[in-house]
Amino acid sequence: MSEPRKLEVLRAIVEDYVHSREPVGSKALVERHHLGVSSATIRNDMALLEEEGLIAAPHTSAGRIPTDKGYRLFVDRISEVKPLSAAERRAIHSLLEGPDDVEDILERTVRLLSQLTNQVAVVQYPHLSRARVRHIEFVLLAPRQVLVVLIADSGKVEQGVVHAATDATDEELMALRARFLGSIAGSQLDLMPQVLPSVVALCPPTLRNLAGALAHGLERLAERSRDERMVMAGTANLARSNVDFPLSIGPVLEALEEQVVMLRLLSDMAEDPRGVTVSIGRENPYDGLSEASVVATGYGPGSSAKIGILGPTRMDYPNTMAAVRAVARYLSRILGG
Amino acid sequence: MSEPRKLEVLRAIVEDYVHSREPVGSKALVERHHLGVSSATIRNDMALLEEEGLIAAPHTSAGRIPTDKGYRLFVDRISEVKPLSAAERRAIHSLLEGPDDVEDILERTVRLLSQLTNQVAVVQYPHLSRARVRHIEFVLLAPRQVLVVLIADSGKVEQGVVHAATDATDEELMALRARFLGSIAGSQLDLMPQVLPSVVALCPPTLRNLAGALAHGLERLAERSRDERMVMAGTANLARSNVDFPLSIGPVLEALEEQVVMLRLLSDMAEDPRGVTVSIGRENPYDGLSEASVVATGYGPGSSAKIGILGPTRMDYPNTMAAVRAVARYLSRILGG
DNA sequence: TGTTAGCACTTGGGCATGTTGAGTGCTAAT
DNA sequence: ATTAGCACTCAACATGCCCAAGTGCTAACA
Repeated sequence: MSEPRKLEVLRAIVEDYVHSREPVGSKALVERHHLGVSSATIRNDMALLEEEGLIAAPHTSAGRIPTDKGYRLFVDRISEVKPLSAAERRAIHSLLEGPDDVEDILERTVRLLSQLTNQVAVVQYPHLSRARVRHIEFVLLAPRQVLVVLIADSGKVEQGVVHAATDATDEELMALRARFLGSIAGSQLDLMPQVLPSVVALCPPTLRNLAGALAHGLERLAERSRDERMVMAGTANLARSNVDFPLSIGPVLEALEEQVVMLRLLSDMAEDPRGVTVSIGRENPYDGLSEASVVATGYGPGSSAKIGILGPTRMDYPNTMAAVRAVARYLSRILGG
Repeated sequence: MSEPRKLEVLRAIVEDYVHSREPVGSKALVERHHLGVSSATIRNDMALLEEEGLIAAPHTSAGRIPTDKGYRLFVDRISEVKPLSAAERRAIHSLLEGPDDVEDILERTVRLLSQLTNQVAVVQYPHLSRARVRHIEFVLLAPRQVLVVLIADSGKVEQGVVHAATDATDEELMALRARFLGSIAGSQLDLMPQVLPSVVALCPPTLRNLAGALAHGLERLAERSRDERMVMAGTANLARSNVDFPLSIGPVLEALEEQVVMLRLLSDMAEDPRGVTVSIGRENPYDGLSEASVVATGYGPGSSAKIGILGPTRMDYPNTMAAVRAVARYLSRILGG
């Protein structure tokens, strides 16, 4: 038996199954794809593929379905990332034009990606650990409530409320703001924990308490901006593409709502030399996603932040991978410039 | 025939159907609810209720199901908003404790409400038109890119990027910031369009251009914070509560993603004297929600912003309404104080 | 007049049974 | 190594049957 043909058969099965949603049998296979052999031969090949765990039959007398392992092989060795259609390229161009602030861009991007792939799209906020402090602002909301705002030179703004143990005045806050700003302006966000304590220590005793609270607030903000967040779009696609029930969407919606889960998932995906990483079905660390695949890639400086999509294992990998890669590139270009 | 009993029958039908998900028949009804009459009598009443369009039979020989109109009557005249259970009260207390900034609070609130009701919860950002300018900040991101930050005394922080026609320097920005701040600090957000032009007019000609761009950015931010946004949680409940398919969740997810739709929906809901407003099935202006109900109420100053839930028409209205009302009250209290 | 008992009637759901067709695995021939 | 042929399996579909739940109606009743 010929090894290359076996792979060809696998590819055919995957491709057919992906857009028919039905188990594909030997006969249908020889008809649609002009492999130069008879269905009996295909049957033999399929038996082997099944032995290797690449495909499986839902029941005795049905066609075969690719297994997770089968998709994996398909993605790794068979499929070629297709170039995007002209229409798709145009869509990317026009939709990502007119950049605004980071949030806007990410929101549009993720919407675009979800439309392009008909899946749920997810994008992680860019990492900002290397960003530097640009400004800070203390705003008195109530006598013991202070709004702390941290502006990074990356354009990211973080805010949070700090509760003081004693009443604070505007003047005190002004003074403290000047002190803090003098010491930390321009320093990296992830160095804050090292720098802040010394500032507090130098404060006059009467202010020490308040300063401590504020410093703590600033640390939290710095951490939060290093700490990750995400935007998503296209959840309705989950319901659409699964008119039947191959993917029970409940657990997937849960995973998406538990942003922490998704963020870990994205972060943990190793960078793939081919540009996009794919995690298929049970390969996913999260149980609820055992029938789903994630296609993701990095973007931006150092490809540190991730963008990707989430969909049923039965998806059009080549096109999806192409879309993810293309969108990530455009995004990198826009943010980078 | 007795009018009050007819209503009692409707109530019984609604209550039974809501938690059994199955059409309820005359016999089952007399068994579970000790109405003092026989099933035959109930049958007569049911025939009348059906004539009035309050209930309907899915097929000849099945029990009856409440119609939208039936739910409406139930909500308006029959049901009493049940008090929350002690456990629920405790949950509200503990989860909404430790207030942070507005975003945090809203996020926790909406999560809480979705858990309490097992539905999708939605909350609109509070209206801030009456808020005043506390601080502004211009940050140079690139020679022609300026990050504009607007901090309101309500604790809301808005940010956006402005593109300048010519290169700007830090010094220029500092100067402009001082000018702007001098004129608009303390003035209401919705007065910005009136105030800003005069500031620009007073700028030296060399800065006029840049000032114009910044003023425009500030206006946009002020508008955006008046302009509405929302947070939601619990989309996974859609899949859960509809294990079968009474509610096709696709269109609902779409509606939720089109935030504009949801926001209009919420805004358009008239304030109800009883505290919560309910919009049932086809009463909803949006087609995708023809099998869903919205239970919402206002919160915060003037009850101007809305909070509510979205679920299948077949939902436990009394409890849901109670939860929405209770959460809205707590939220008002927290934000108000 | 409102209530009730009784009864004929309708109908979806469950079940057993039969049939069909797609698909497989195996064997023997090429 | 490939192929034709064939026996076999099994989900999906159809058919027929019965049952239970539920209805509407009528006639008797308080």
